[in-house]
Amino acid sequence: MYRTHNCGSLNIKNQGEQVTLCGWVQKIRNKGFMIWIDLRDQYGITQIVFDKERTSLKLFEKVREINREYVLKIKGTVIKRISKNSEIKTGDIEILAEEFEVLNISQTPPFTLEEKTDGGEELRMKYRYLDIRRSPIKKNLLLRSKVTQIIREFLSENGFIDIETPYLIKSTPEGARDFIVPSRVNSGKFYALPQSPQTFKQLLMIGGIDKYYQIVKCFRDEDLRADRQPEFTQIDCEMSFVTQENVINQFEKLLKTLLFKIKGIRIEKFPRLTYKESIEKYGNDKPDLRFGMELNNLNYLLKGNGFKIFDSNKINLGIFVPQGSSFTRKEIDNLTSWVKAPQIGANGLIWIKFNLDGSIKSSIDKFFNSTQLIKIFKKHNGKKGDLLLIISGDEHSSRIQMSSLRMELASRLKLRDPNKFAPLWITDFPLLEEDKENKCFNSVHHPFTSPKSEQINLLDSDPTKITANAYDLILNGNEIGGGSIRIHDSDLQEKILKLLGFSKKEAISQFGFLIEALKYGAPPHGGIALGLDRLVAILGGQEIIRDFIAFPKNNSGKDIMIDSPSEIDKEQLNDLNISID
RNA sequence: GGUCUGGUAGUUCAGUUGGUUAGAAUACGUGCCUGUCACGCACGGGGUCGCGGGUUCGAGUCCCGUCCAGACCGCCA
Repeated sequence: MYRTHNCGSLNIKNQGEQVTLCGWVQKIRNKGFMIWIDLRDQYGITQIVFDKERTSLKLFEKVREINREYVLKIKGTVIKRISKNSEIKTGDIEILAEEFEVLNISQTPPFTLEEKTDGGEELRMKYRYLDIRRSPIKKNLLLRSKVTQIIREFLSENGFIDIETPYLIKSTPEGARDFIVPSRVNSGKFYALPQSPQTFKQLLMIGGIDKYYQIVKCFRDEDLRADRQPEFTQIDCEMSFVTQENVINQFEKLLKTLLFKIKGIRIEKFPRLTYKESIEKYGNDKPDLRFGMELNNLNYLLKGNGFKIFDSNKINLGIFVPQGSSFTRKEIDNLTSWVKAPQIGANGLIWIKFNLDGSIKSSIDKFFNSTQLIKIFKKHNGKKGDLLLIISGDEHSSRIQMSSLRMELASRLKLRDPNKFAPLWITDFPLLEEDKENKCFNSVHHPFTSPKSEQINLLDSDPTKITANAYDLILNGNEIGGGSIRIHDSDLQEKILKLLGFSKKEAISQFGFLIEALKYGAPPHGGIALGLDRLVAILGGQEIIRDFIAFPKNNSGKDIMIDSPSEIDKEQLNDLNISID
């Protein structure tokens, strides 16, 4: 047996016991007369002590050979510390070493393996196995394990069956780009890795499975972001004989359970907004409800006063920034250039300060007197000390710009509190949006989403007016899940595919298996998929998902540790009958 | 495909208007240190200033190209 205890388990109750510990040398503090080693494993850190009086000279000399990250097996006695360390759970005791063995030596690591490392992101990715030794990354992986365990327990208790679906499937032109896998046996043909197990889980429902779930890798060959990886994990679920309300209630319960078991937070009922309400109030379909600053259409107060910008633009949107009147001119100028940057693209930013002394100062003082301006604050419950920021322009882009500004302000004002959790549902998404380029429509959710039954007649007259039985689950301004009630009628599915621009032939070749399956008594069904990486990151108080994945890809989709993707040799290419120019 | 920011010691960074031998902290090595836990003190080694080209008497610094990294836009049914 290697060890009797781990490095996080000993305390004052073990005083006097002889123990053997194994672990990595985190730090050596050599004081001449005394040497301390912080020995680390997954469970914690225990201090080992060697001293000239109590330790044999031979052993004391041998310690000098040890360096950082050496792997040791140490035998000794648990003793009470003279100077305690309240920061760690083993801080009341230490091990007086009697003998030790070097199980393995280590090169000096390229960055410090402590809570706060000196290593940059790129270096940490190259030596990810060292980074995982650090407690922040280790904690994230433990959190992820705990989250999936709770989810499995919950779904299992609620009758969901875990079923695996294939990874080698068929490429479809819809949606994200596929990762392609060439088939050697079927020369010139290709598999695709699934963007989601969508059609398979529907086929399981047709197969008579009542409730399915799978914690499953999905693959999308698109550009990356801080919250987007080319391979990511979904909690994929589907249920038969359910309404939208059934699915929402079931998964609201799941998130409530998670928030309670992980964070100790109880949330009564998640708010709901329709897609339209969300766009109007927040400018996007994934609002962060941890703070206010809603968008206000101020047309009714601003138009008709002879100020050209307000009069000529379609919409004048304002947000009230609490305590914003303390912003300096420089800070406001900075915000103005921020919204004017090409990626936001606003024409400008109009500001009105309602100072604490009741006075008004604004960038439009020449055109509006203070009585008019105070009236705007009064009408919208604005208080002394608030700042009103206005973006003027066309309706669509102004709302998007304002939503970016709202989030930027919240970040600057530190209103995006990582210890707060604000979930909500967005419902009533449009089913289709117009694709002017290809003279057809695109699915807002996906092609298998059902329209509201009372609106089916609009399919022939005005398809973009149709609302879908689709819903998104939002947490702290991030989309962490989305789902819908699916189409279970074969004719309706064919009709939708036609609207999406598929010819009859294309529809059959791409989705013929589904259209046919729907003809054999498909039950009404629906489901949801939650993004595990994002969910865990948010529960961990962050929005960058990389540190919640053991071995993530970098910004360009590369794994710099194993150097992938990489070239393959000619023989392999020949086998696959592939040539590269 | 695009925008922005960055690339200088093992690491994290500073480096003024283009001007002497490119610095700090930390890590590493050696020695000292009677309770350390971000230990302390002294000394020491350590540089292709991402790469290529250009301007100049002279480039880490200016210009052009290129590569890499990060954030974002497009994209992500």
